[in-house]
Formats: sequence, C-alpha cells, structure tokens
Amino acid sequence: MTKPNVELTESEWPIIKAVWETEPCTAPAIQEKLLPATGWTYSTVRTFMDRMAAKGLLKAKKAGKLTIYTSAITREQAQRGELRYALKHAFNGALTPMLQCLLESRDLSPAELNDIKQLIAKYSPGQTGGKGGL
Amino acid sequence: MTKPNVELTESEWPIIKAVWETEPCTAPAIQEKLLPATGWTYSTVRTFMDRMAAKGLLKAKKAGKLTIYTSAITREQAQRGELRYALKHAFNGALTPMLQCLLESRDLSPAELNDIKQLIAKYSPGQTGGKGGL
DNA sequence: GGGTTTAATTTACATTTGTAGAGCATGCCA
DNA sequence: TGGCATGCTCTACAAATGTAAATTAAACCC
Repeated sequence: MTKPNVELTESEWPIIKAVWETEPCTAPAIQEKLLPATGWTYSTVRTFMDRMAAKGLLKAKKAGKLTIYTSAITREQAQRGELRYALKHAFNGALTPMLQCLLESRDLSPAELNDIKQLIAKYSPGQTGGKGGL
Repeated sequence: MTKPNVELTESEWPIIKAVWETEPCTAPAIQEKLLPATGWTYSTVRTFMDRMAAKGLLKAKKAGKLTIYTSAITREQAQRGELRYALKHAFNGALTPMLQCLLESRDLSPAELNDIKQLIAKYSPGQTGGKGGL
C-alpha cells in the first residue's frame, strides 16, 4: 500500500534526499554526507532517521550490528506530497492560480520557457493522466 | 520592510485565510467562522491568533476591550512562501521539474489547460518580472 | 442590580520537532 | 591484550505546535 499523504518536516528533507542518493546506506554515511551543509552530529542524524523509519518514511534493516536504511517513499511521492500541501492550503486546491504564482514568481529563462511550453504541449491533447489527482 | 520568508504552520493557514476574508475582525468572529470546519474553541483560535501576531503574521490592535486583528502579510506573500518552501526542499530550486510534477499530478480540464496556455503566453515574451525571484 | 453573555487573560499540558550528550559494545591494530 | 575507532542505544531537553480549561471582567438585558 502506497502512502497516500506523505509529509516531511524541514529537517527530514535533507535526510531523505541524501538517502535517495545513497541507498542502501548507514546512518554514519548520511551524517558524513550532510555534515558540511548542516553541521549535524551523528546522534542528530540517527535520531531523525529512526523517527523517519517509525513514520514509514524510511526502512531500517539490521545487518549484524549495522543498520541499513533505504527509502520507503519515492522522490515523486514526496514531491507530490509537498505540492499537495501547498495546493490545498495556499491555493484552496486551485491549480491555475498556483501555476500563475509560480510563473510570476521569478524571471524565466528562455530555456525554462521552452521546457515549459513543451510540457504544456505534452499535457495538452486530451490525455488521460494516470495515477489520479494530486 | 516586507517579510522575506513567510512560513505558516498547518493550523495557521485556516486562521489567516479567514482573516483575509473578514478583516478587520475579532477572534470570536474568526472562531465562529472556522468552527464548522475545525471544531476549534475560542481559546484555541485566540491562542493561534496571538501567536501569529507575535510572529508578525497578524496585527492586533485594542479597541476598548476588544482586540481587532488584521493581516500583516498578503495572500500573495504567503503563497509565495509556500511555493518557495516546496521549490527549495522538494525540487532543489528547479522550477521546471516542479511545474512538471504539478501538471502530471492530475488530469487537467480543457478550461484549465486553456488558462495555463494563456499564462504561458503572457510570461513568454522576454518580460521583466518585477519583485525578484522566488 | 443580579443573572447571562461575551470577550479577554492566564495557565496548562501533550505531542512533535530539532538537537545532542553519555555510555556501551565490538572489532581492529599495534 | 589493551587502546582507539566506530557505530549503537538510551536518555535528555528546549522550543514549537496543537489544543483547551479556568478565571476574570465588562456589558447588557430584564
């Protein structure tokens, strides 16, 4: 069963991103990876990871005395969760205003504009999405 | 000085939305408005509102024994804050993938697609945004 | 003017989040 | 074989968040 509404706290984001890049991995490896950006000690990282495992965001498996972690959610799930949250709270579920705010929010490079146009084109012809609404 | 990085907790969203719709307003008015959706008591709403005033999200002014609240941030600021957060954490600041996820996330109605295309068209010619990046 | 409302103030308390130290086991290296 | 390194476990603790009761004060109605 896929988790329906994934939500990550601010500290959980760096952790899970590091896990996605490294998995399967140990807590010390993640700590080392995040140290420059966060300054977090092993204890801190370990606590986060265990809490995340308890919440079903990570999977933890013992291999001898080591604990090996893997992600329990995909990047896409987490991204969708974040967007869902923003959409629901900040935009009352209305997609177009959200898009508008996004587009207004900064100058787009020609390259970005191009990408975006292609995206739109792709989703334009009465296609049938797939995995259901956000 | 405009607040740079507005961030709202989950409970603060319903409050500020109600304030935007009603301001200037009192806490009892907001409580009454939110009661059906949230079940929050006056105490709860009042606590949230005072904390939000302390954080600079609302302004509170005494008028006799009543406290009159107004918003200290605009809806646009709050929306941008939410998007900024999602963009930064979930998409590493990359706008196009965020857009893509948003478009993929649900079936778009023809009306929505139309809106979106117009948006793109509007932001297409090398215009100079304005208030700076997200 | 004494009850009933209405709003404010104060205080409280559980849970979640952010952060980490202390102490323990184990294994490797000299 | 006795340290040092490495990772684990347990415990702690402050701040933020979510939720609200109790008490007080005024104000209004009869």
